[in-house]
Amino acid sequence: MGHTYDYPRPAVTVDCVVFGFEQTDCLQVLLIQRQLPPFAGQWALPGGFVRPDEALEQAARRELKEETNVTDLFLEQLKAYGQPHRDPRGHTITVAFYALVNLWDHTIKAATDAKQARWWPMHNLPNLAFDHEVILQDAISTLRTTIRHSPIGFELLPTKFTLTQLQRLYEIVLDQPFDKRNFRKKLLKLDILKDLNEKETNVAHRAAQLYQFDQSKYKDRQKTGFNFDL
Amino acid sequence: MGHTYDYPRPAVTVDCVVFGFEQTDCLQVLLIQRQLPPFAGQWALPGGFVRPDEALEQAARRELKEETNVTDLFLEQLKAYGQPHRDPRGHTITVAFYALVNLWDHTIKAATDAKQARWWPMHNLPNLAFDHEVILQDAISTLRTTIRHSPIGFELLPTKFTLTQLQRLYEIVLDQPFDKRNFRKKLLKLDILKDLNEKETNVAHRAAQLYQFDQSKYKDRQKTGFNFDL
DNA sequence: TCAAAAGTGTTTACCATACACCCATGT
DNA sequence: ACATGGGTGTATGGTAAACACTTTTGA
Repeated sequence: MGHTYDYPRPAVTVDCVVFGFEQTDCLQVLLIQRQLPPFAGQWALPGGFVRPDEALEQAARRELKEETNVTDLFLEQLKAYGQPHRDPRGHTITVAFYALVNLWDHTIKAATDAKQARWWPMHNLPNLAFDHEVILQDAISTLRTTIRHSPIGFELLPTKFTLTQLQRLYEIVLDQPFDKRNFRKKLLKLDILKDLNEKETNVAHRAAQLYQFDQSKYKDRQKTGFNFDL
Repeated sequence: MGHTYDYPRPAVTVDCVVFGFEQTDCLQVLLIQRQLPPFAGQWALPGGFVRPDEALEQAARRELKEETNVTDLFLEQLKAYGQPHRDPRGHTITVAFYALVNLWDHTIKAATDAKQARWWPMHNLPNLAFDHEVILQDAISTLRTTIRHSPIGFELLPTKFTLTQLQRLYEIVLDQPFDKRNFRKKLLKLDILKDLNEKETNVAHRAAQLYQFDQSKYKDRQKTGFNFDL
């Protein structure tokens, strides 16, 4: 930096890999169908150009709201992608984010005039535009690593959840079974869950205890040198 | 993506946080002194503008070579930074990388006509231009996390090293003492080091055994589900 | 009373921890 | 012979892993 510089500038975009989770099912990803070339008609990650004097995360949140109507979600930067020919329109750098939402509390715009947006199950995805397959794979791999070392899994669950729901989430994301008793012992020993003294409702069997992630307890535990590590 | 778009584009740069390590000392960071405004005379991370149709990592390697003469080093993307006013010249997005080199095998350009480059000890850094302090802090924190979960520490050591050197590296980076016997047991049990059947030379005491990181053994171990985790 | 999921205790094996002494080498 | 760092073994405690049965509730 500091050279004089008059080359043409690359374009800069943001793209979001939004993961959603619902009880019974597998992990889902939110995609939009492109209306305009390039890749018209194909499915792609929601995203778009960064505006002048707009911060990156702000751009990502704006595009998500415009294209899918999803707001107030956990959003974290994943990686920047800048292979020269990743966009046929010309040199375009995209900063990818990944996001987590729980499908109990959020609803997407079913379909707008401009674009269709819908959830796709992770195990049955369409072909994606640009290099979005690569971005998505990177996002999954980051999600798997991060969910094991940091308490982000709760973002995929409703505020009040049962230990079985939590366990199922981990099993689905990590694609690995956990022993029920050991899983419960481990989580409760971490002492970062608040027991709500409330039960599940409307279930055709014994109602389970409801818990809530306790952010402040978690921060306390962190200070005293402690690892999440599932 | 896919809207027509004719806003002015932000500039795109890359910046590198290059960490170096030498036996006795603390961790070092490679900085350059800026010759031109903005921040002329101040120290900054090496970096510069991404050229048309240049990949991000390629740009980072090119700038490193131009400004510091360092080549062939471990380089990995850290994060993109795009706060609107981080560069007084206008909206500029930078993609930051972090790099690891061992100071035994690499020498930097002592000082070029255009710019001075030198190593600074981590514990005594000058003020930095732009938001480079933030980037550097993020890089350290990523280095600390990553060195514990992935065998990147070896990049900071010469190819042949002793277990004591390795231990000292971890102690310095993580700022935490390790028990000598436990550290050695743990590392040897991982079974990713090749015993070279060679000894240190030119030391005024019992010569230590030399080891080498065995990349292929590491990959084998990975397949059989195995965590590095120090 | 049956189905469906919630919830719980104990044993075992391994690993992290903590700790102190002898060994090899060059000066 | 001494100074310097290299190198090793063991006892203890805690935690992960493996495993099966009882409890609650609604249909």
